[in-house]
Amino acid sequence: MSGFSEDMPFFDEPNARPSAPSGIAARAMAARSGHNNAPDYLKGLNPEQRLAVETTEGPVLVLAGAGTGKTRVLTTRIAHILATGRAFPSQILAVTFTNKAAREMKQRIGLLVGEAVEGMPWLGTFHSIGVKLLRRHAELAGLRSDFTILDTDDVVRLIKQLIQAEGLDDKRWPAKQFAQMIDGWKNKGQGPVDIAEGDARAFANGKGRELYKAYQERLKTLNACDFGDLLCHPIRIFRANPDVLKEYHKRFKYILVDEYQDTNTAQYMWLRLLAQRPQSSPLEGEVPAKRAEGVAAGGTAQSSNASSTAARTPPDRASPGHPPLKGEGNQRHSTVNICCVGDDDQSIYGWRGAEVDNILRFDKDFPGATIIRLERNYRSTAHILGAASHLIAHNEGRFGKTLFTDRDEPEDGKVHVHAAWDSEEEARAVGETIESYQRQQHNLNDMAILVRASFQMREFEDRFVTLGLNYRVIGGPRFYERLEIRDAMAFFRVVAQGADDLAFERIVNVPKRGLGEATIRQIHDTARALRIPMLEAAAKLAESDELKPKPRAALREVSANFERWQKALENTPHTELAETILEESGYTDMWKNDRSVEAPGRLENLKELIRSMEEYESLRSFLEHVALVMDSEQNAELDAVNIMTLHSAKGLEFETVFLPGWEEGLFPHQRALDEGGRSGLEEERRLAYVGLTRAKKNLHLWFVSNRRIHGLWQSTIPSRFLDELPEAHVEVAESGNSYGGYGNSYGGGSFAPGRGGQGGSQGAGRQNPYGASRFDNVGAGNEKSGAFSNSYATPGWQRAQANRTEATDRNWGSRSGHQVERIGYGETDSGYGAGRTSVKGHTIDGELVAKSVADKPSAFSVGDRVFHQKFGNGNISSIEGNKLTIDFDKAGQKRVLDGFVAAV
DNA sequence: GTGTGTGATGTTTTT
DNA sequence: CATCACACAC
Repeated sequence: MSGFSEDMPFFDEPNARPSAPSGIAARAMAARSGHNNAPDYLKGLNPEQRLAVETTEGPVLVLAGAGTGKTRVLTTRIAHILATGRAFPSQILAVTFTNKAAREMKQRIGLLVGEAVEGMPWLGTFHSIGVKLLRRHAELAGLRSDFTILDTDDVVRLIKQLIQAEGLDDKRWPAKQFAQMIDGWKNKGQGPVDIAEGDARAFANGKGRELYKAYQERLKTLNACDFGDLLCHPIRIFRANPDVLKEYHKRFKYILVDEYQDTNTAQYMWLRLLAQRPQSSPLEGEVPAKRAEGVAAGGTAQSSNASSTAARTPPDRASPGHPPLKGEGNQRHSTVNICCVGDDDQSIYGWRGAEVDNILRFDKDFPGATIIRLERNYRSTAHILGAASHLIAHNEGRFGKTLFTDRDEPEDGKVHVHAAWDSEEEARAVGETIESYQRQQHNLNDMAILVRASFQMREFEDRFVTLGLNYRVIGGPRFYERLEIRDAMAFFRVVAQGADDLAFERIVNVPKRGLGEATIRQIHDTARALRIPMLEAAAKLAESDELKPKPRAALREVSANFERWQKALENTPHTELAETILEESGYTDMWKNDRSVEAPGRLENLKELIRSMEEYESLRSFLEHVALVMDSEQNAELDAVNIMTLHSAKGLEFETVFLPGWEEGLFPHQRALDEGGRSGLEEERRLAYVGLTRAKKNLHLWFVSNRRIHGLWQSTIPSRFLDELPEAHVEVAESGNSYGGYGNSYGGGSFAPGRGGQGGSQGAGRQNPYGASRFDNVGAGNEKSGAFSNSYATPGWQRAQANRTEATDRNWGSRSGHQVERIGYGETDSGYGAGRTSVKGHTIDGELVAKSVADKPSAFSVGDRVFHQKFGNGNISSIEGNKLTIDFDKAGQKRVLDGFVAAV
């Protein structure tokens, strides 16, 4: 077994013959799995999973629903390929999106095949494999193999320089925006010559294309590339050098792709080049570009639906139709052994270039593909699955899977839907629920709050702080994005790669050495004029007398420092060198002398940085990994509630999940609707689906009737997604919301401002806040358990219904986009005098979306005495459109929308 | 260079 | 409203 790593160099030989592995493989198999015919690793797989593992030849698409054992299939499949001697470890290309996924996969393969996993140099993220390819063939892209990888921050700074150099106003043309445009282009695999004329014109007075070109040239002189290049350069290299591509065709016997629904066009092109062998596609070069056009046009839904029906595998049948190991013995390899695993229903990254279409038309791209569905869910209760499946069924462009489970435990609760008056109450109630779970011996670690937008987190954090409840926020600011880390890295980068001007510029004057803008400009100009890196230019300038004494001395010191460190690079352990650099540059001292509150933390982070360097064998390899690895570890030891966005929850699971903020405008998010139209809505729905399917046992959804958006209170209506949940699996829980003394109605009754007239004054009744206890909640819930329909009959809910009835899901097709004027609750709810906010519904591809718009002058005037349900009585002090500034007797001055107050 | 003031901005995030 | 980035003045 140990032989594997020793044999590695041999494995890595691209020319190793495919028929050779039998001996080693046999050894491997015997070593790890006993001697019977069905190896251990296949045991415990269900029939579909097993089919997905054993169908090694030809293109395979595994549609793996949430919680159906996707990773298990992927890893077992690799183990199977290795154990049966189909390929050497080094002949398998396995790509993931995140480092986390790659790590997990590696670890799990390791459990199955032992050290053979170490021989898998081509297991990694798209980007890390891209780097590897690019380092090998850098010269074909006009780079040296020691190129640096710039992160977004560097890129923006660089572009800013270019915009200024172009004589353009960098305010009118923000560098950040252009960086995003470039990113978008690269996601589509487009270089400066490929971009659409319109796109090129749209930026910088029509100079978009030139700017993009200039950017690429600048990167080349810097011997650097951005993230997008890690994909685009290899694509270009493959296209321009068939012999190179051929080498990889020979090498990669098996290709596996994780989360295929998240691939963007560039990644698709990249995969296609590698997977499509010449004989099967003579035109591969033009295929992707052509296709990219077709993709946008849509119209794939039907075709994929049709094909999916054809290829459909009933969950209870092991589909013997496809004899798995056809290719044994004959090593012709004209078929493409590519296996993509994904779930079209979990595609939630369209906004950053992912093309769901890639997965939807897999069988068009790879004719004769086997499509295997994994629908047996091992994660959630039947209620949760039922709710999720019903919701996602509202989407059109999808393969269509139905998750099922064998679990049928009667004690499993339904999915709970809760209403709250506002986000504060929402946080409070969630906190209470969490505490009650905690009393039932649930670990906080097993609970998660998944929000649509990160601003929602704060309210929960605040609440948990006052409760003294541990929580952890996942996906916050990343370690490597911190100022001090980036500074330190810049030092290291200049040492490792003297031509890294961006890094040099970042730290020439750190700590402050009196090298101001003027000096830096001069260095810059000298460097450009002589076509040398800035570091060299700085050394030259320091020796000339073109500078004033002070900057000259400073510069001399800087360049002497770097010269010394660069020399030390050869013979000093890298962690030691790193420490020396930070010491000698005065960087650590700088923070030691800083008495701001952050300083100690920053020093701590620097220590952590050095510590993490130990895992790498050299400064260079460290820098490379860090450029690609942006995720930071969280301490799992602490028992704490997890708070994160829905996006970052993908792939995770929790016993208990809370999903707050299910309101129109927030979820689905207004902007997704405005910018994405129907597909935007569908992506939001998939996000909802992801959220629901994270839960194993308990699932609580929340919506509030009032939310503060951009500083002012707005009324909200329940998310349409709530309507799309099946009643059979959902239970609307009435939460006690008597806190704060705004009314004795239950959540259901107070959905919206437009509730019964007398409720207003009564609501003001001072109910003792302490009078309410958790038991009230319980009581309320039970008492009103028949309240399911009750709740759905509340004004807010009915309004939501009414707004939607005529534009049902079926009507989407019409791209009419006509505007439907609809007067909101102001007019329809007669009971409430102040409902003057008009709600202007407008259609998005036929789907009605409620939107608050100030299109009517307020009916109030300054000085009016009014009542607000949250803040009580007050006088209007000023009016702007429908926004009122009110001096409340108790609450002080607030700005609220006029729909929220009633004349007294 | 540090500090204050102004103004724009206000989803989701990986690499 | 609240935050952050940037510009300007000391």
